[in-house]
Amino acid sequence: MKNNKPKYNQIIEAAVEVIAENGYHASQVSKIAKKAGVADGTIYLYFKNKEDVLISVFTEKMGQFIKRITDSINEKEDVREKLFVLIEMHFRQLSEDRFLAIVTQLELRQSNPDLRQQINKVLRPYLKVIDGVIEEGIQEDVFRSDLNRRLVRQMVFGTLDEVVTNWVMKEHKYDLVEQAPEVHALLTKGLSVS
Amino acid sequence: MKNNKPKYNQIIEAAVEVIAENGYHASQVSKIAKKAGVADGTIYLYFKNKEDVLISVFTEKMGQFIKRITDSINEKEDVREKLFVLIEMHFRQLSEDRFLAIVTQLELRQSNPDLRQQINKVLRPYLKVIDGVIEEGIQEDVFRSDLNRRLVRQMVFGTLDEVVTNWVMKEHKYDLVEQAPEVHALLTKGLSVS
Amino acid sequence: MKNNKPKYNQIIEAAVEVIAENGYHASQVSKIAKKAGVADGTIYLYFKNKEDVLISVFTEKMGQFIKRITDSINEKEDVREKLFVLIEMHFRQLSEDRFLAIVTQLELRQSNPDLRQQINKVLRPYLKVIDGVIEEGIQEDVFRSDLNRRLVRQMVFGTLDEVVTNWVMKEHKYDLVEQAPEVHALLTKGLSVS
Amino acid sequence: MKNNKPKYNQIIEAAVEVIAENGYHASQVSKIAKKAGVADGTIYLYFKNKEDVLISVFTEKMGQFIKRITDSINEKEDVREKLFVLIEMHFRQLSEDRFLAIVTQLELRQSNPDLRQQINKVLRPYLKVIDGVIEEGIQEDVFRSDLNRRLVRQMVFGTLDEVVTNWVMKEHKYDLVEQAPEVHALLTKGLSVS
DNA sequence: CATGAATGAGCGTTCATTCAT
DNA sequence: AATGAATGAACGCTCATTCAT
Repeated sequence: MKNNKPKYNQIIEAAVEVIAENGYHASQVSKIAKKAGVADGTIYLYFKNKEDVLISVFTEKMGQFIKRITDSINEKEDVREKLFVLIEMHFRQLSEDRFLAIVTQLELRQSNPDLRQQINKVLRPYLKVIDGVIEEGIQEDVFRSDLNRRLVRQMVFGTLDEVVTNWVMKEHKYDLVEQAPEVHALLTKGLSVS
Repeated sequence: MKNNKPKYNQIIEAAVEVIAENGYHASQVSKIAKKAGVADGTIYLYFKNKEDVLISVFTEKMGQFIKRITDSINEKEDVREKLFVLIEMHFRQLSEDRFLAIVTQLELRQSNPDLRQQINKVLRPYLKVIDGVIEEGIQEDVFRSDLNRRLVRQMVFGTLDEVVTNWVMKEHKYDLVEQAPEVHALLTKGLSVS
Repeated sequence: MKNNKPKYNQIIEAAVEVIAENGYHASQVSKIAKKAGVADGTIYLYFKNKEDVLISVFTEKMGQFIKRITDSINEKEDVREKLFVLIEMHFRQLSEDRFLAIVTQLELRQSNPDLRQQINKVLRPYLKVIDGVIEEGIQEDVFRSDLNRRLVRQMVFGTLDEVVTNWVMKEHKYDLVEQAPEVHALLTKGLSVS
Repeated sequence: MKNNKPKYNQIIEAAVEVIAENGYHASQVSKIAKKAGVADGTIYLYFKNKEDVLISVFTEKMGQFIKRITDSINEKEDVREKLFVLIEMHFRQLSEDRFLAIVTQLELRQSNPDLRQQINKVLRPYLKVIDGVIEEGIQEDVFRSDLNRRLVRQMVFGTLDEVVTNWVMKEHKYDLVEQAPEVHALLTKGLSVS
C-alpha cells in the first residue's frame, strides 16, 4: 500500500501545490522536493521519473474525485437526480480544492503526448460513469433513445469542463456550485423553447 | 499590415506545420526557421520571441477561422440555421485543415500561463459570435429567455471543443462534419424526451 | 586476517562478478551489495569506500595469482623453464578465470589515477618475480649480461599483458595457453635470424 | 576541412590538456570549454557529445603520430633501421608531447567499452605499420620466418607501450628516447646469450 | 553488527536569444 | 534586412555515502 508511505503522499501533495502555483513547465523536481521537505533524490525512490510524479498526482486525485461522484450517484434512484448530482459533485469538488481545479483544468493539459495519453486513461473511468448515467436515462425513457451516446457524453463532459475552466480562469469570481441547476437544465432541456 | 511581408507568412506557415508534425515541445525555433527557409535570427526580425510566433500563428489562423464562420452565418436568416452553420463550419474547417486542428486542439494547450492568456484573448471574438447567435435566438423566441448566456456559450463551445478534441485524438477515424446535425439537435433539444 | 570474515569474501566475489558482467562504470555499490546478499551499508563496515572495494578485489586476486606463479616457478630448476612456466601460468590462470581476466585486463584500467596508483602497487610484487627470473638468468649466463633489467621486465610484462588483452578483446577466439611456447621463444630469441 | 575551423582545434587542444591535467573522469565538458575559451554549448556545435570530443582528440593526435612514424620509416631502406626508427619515433613523439603521452598511455584507457572500441579502431593503422615492418623483415630473411606475426606485433607494441607507460608514471625521471637502442636490441636479439 | 531509506552534490546536454558581419 | 555562429542558463537524474534504528 503506497498510501501509508508518508513521503509518497508528501510528494504528491507538494507536486499538486507546486504545479498549481508555478504551472507545469516551471514545476522543477527540485521545487517539488523542497516543498515536500525531502531531498531531490528521494523523489526517485517513490517515482520512476518526473512524468511518473505528474501521472501519479493525477491518478490519485482523480481516483478520489471519481469515487466521491460515484458514491453520490449511487445514493440516488432517479436518473435525473443522478445527472444533477454528477454535475453538482463535479463542481463542488473542484470548487473546494483550489489546487486540484488548477492542476486538472489548466496545468495538466500542458503535457506532452505520452503524458496526455496517461491522463486520458485515468479520465476514462469518469467517462464511463457519465456513459452509465446516460444509458440508464435512455433505458428508463427519461432521455431520448435516438441519442448518439458518444456525442452526449462529449456534450456533458465538454460542458462541465468548459464551465470549470472558465471559472478557474476568471479566478473564482462567482460560485461554481450554484451553476449546477442551470447547467443541468441546459443539458436536459437544450436551448429551445418548449 | 504585417501580412504582405512574405517572410512573415513563411514563418507562420512553417510554424503551424512544425508544431503539427513535432508537437509543441519539439518545435524549436531553429526547426521553424529551417522549414521557413530563413535563418534563425530572421525570426526575431518579425517576432519578439518564440511565444510571439505561437500567438501570431494562433491569431492569424483563428482570424480566418472566425471570419469564415461569420460569413457563413450571415448568409442565413433563421437563427436555428445559423447555429447549425456555426457547428458545421467549426467542424468543417478543422476537418479540412489537419494542421490547424492539431495545433489548436492539442498543441497550443501545452503552453505556459501567459500564452494561454493570449490564446483566450484571440478566442474571445469567436465566443462573441456564439453569444450573438444565442442572443438572437432568445430575441426571436427560438431559444428560451431564462437562459444564462454565459453558461449557454460554455455549453456550446465546450461541446464543440470536446467533440473535435476527441476526433483528433481518435486520429480522424470518423467523419467530423457528419456529426453536425446530431450535435445541433443535442444542443437545441437537450437530452430529455419531449 | 580479514579473510575469515565471510561477508568480506562475499563482497569481494560479488564485486568481481559484477565488474566482469557490467563493466566498471555500471558497477554500482548497490549492485555489488545485492549480488553479495548484504545491505548497501554493510559494505562500508568492511571497506572504506567504493575504491577500497576495487583495490581489495585486485589485491586479493593478484595475491593468489602471484602466489600460484611463484609456487610453479619454484618447482623448476632451469631458468629457461622458470620463464616458460611464468608465461604459461600467466596465460593459464587468466584463461581459466574469465572474470579475473576481464577485470584485470579491461575493467580496472578504467579507473581514476588514485586507483591506478594502487593497482600498480599491487602489481609490483609480480614485477619483482619477473625481475628475479631475469636476474637469475643473467647470473647463470643464460641471459645476456648487458641487459637493462628494467627494460627486460617491461618487455616481458608488456608482451604478456598485450597478448592477454588482445585475447580478451577478441573474445577468447583462440587458446591462450597454447601461445606460451611461441611467446617464450620470441622473448628469449628475439626476432632476428640466427 | 575541420582543421581550419579555429574553435574545433581550440577545443581539441583544450581537451588534451584538461584530460592530461585532471584525468579522464574529472574532465567535465564545462572544464574543456573554459580552457578552450568557448561556451559550453559551442562544443556541441563541433562535436556530437562528450565522447565524440574524446574520440576526436585521440583520432587527431594518433593520426599525426602515425603519419610521422610512417614518414620516418619510409626514409630508411634497411628493415632493421626501420624497426629502430619506429621505436625511436614512438618514444620521441611521446617524449616531446607530455600531454599526448599522458592522454594516450593513461587517461584514454579509463574509458567505457564503446570508447575503447573506437580507440582500438584508431590504433589499428599503427598496428598495420608494425605488421608491415615485421613482414618486410621476414621477406628479407632478416627476421625468422617461423614467427607468428600476431604475437610478434603484440610483443613489439606491448613492449613499447609498457616502456612508455612506466616512463609516464615515473614522471619522466629518465630520457625516453635514449631507451630506443636497447629496446631495439632486446626485441631483435631476445634475452638469450648467443 | 546489519540495515536500507534518505541524502544532495554533480554533470551532460538543449535551445531561445543575441550580435558581429 | 538577413545571417548563423556563439552563448550560457537551466534541469532531470544518478549513485556513493551516511546514520537512525
